[in-house]
Amino acid sequence: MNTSSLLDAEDLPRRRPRRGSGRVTLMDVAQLAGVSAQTVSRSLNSPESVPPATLAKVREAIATAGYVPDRLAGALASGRSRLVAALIPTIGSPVFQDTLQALSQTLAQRGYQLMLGECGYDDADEAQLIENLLGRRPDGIVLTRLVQGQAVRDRLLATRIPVVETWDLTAEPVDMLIGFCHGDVGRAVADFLAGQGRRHPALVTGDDPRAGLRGHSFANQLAALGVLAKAADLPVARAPSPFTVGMARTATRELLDQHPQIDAIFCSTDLIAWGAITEIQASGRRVPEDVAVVGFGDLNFSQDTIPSITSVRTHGAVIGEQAAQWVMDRAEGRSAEAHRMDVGFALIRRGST
Amino acid sequence: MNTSSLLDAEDLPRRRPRRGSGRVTLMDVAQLAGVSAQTVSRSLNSPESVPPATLAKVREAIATAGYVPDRLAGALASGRSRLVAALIPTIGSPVFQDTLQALSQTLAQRGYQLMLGECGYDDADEAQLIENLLGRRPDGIVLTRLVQGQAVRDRLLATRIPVVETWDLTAEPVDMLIGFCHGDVGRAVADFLAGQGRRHPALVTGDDPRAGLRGHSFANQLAALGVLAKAADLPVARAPSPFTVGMARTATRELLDQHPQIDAIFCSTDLIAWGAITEIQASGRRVPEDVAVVGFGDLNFSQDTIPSITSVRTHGAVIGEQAAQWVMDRAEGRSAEAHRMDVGFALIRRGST
DNA sequence: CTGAAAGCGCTAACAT
DNA sequence: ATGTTAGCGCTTTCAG
Repeated sequence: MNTSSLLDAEDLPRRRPRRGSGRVTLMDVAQLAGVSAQTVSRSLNSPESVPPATLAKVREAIATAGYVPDRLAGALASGRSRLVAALIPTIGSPVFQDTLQALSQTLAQRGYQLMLGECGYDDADEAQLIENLLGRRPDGIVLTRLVQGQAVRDRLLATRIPVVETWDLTAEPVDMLIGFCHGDVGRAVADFLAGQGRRHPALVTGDDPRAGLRGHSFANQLAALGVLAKAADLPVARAPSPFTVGMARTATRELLDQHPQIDAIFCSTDLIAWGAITEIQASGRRVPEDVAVVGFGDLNFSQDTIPSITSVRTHGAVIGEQAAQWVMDRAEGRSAEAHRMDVGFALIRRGST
Repeated sequence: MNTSSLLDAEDLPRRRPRRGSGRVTLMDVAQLAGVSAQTVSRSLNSPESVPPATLAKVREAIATAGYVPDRLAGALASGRSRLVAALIPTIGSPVFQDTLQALSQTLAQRGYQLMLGECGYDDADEAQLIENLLGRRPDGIVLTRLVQGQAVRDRLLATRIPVVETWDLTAEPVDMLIGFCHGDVGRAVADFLAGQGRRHPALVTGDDPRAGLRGHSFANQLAALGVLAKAADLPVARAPSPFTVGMARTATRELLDQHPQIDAIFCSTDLIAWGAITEIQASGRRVPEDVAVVGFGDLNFSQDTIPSITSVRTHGAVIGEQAAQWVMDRAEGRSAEAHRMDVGFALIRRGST
């Protein structure tokens, strides 16, 4: 015992073994294949730089060992996690589904993985969630909204992580931006309904910020067109998002009771529009003859209802795909550009108007 | 200069500087606070083991330095990533939204992060996706389906990662299991419609495996009850998931044309049920007088349509929350139990029957 | 209660 | 074309 302690002091700087994780590592594969760890790494990450014979050996070793590369370790060493964080107000919202799906698929194609965070429309939650996500060292962050707080802005800028704000436009994006102008949407719908000869429009809307923007410009434009004496005269039913069809029905009923002369309703989503149509019909009125209805989002059922729903089509899938592309291009140093894109929208005329 | 090179040769074994990531690290905070890295780490991970005075110093240093802990490095060192992978057939499917949301929220409460993977209903994709996700070293995997291939099964078992299969039941789960019996659903709906005196039932269904199970047992039970001579006599319209309302309308129209005597339709989701109702009405028939309709999923609009939709209510949120809980309990060594739970379902009778 | 050392599994930078 | 070495930023282990 004593002699060994002497040896320890001189030769072996006392080992502190840690519980070996027991997993198959790069080294195991390297030994099995009779090459160095580096060669295995290269075979995985840049196979073109390894001769076919070596590649074959390595691949065989990987298969027999059942090796699964540890991307956590890889990320730490390389500084690239191939993780992209997406923040979404509500996972359930059908409005963002196309974006989410396009995002996930575009990322997956190049080996990136999506981390999903639900942030609601609360700014405090947003800050907290972003803080958590940043710790995960994502290669990029996609927000389905604009960044709210200045503190969060600064934080994001400081990290130099590619950020894409989506589903809106602003003059001062944190970094990249893809979306469309919600004010334009409100104005376009106002123009459209006024052009149809509607004189008593109303609004049924959720309380998220962008729906607010659309509603606001809708009212202003109606006033500008002379349909309303002033914007504040617009009858409005507002309820917390996410709106259910039942809530939409209730809101519409109250609106119709209080303002029986209403002849047009702009709804902040097609789900609400559907509830409104249901309720208008239940009240003995006809759509579109007595009351016209315009929705938002052009959800996949909107062309199949009776009557079909006139709606504002957005380009959610384009947003998701483009955001993913930009983030990956940046992460891979392929572009340093601060992209900005207005994907616009389209008013799809259908039976409800 | 020369002297320093001498020193280099003897004392400092030539440095190979790597681009310092430039980020604020634990060490920076430690120096700022005048403590060791260890103490900072402890302040973060087990604050109760650090005296309040030290804690205060450290916290101040963290704030002034703008430190964000690198959870990638932490995960590598500790062997716990606090990442949970979820596999979902289609992100857009409203049926899984409650589960996804509950999962995300329950995980977030304890600092875990959700990684989302969309796997479709294709087994090859599943294998590939799971392989990718495993490389991320998640602390758990939640599948909104049963594991299909034996190879994937073995792979999952070998990793010893907690796995929860959901939305179904099986006698041989990989690990944990929470869901309900889709066969029971089909039988319950068959019993119900037969009990209502319906003699000419039909099925409109998506092509995912679980919808298949429900439809299969629906047909068998109808045969057992004597409503059908044999199960194969059931008129069926089948289309690839995800079904749109428009597809449901088309499918229903064809079914009604070919089998005008149909007096009940079981639909594999409420979205399809809605399309079916729309089309039945468009054909001049009444719901439920002429044709009864039963849906599945009890989506949030189902009670608000006219007529409201009789549907099978599932407990998606319970599934998501429980799965998250089990995974985290396992990851934290709080339980080694191989949980199994049947959450059942409820047939909600409404206007469409 | 605090600190020093040793790695977690991998890749980048330098060698050959 | 392949190997060697030194970290990435953190946590664990052990020593005081």
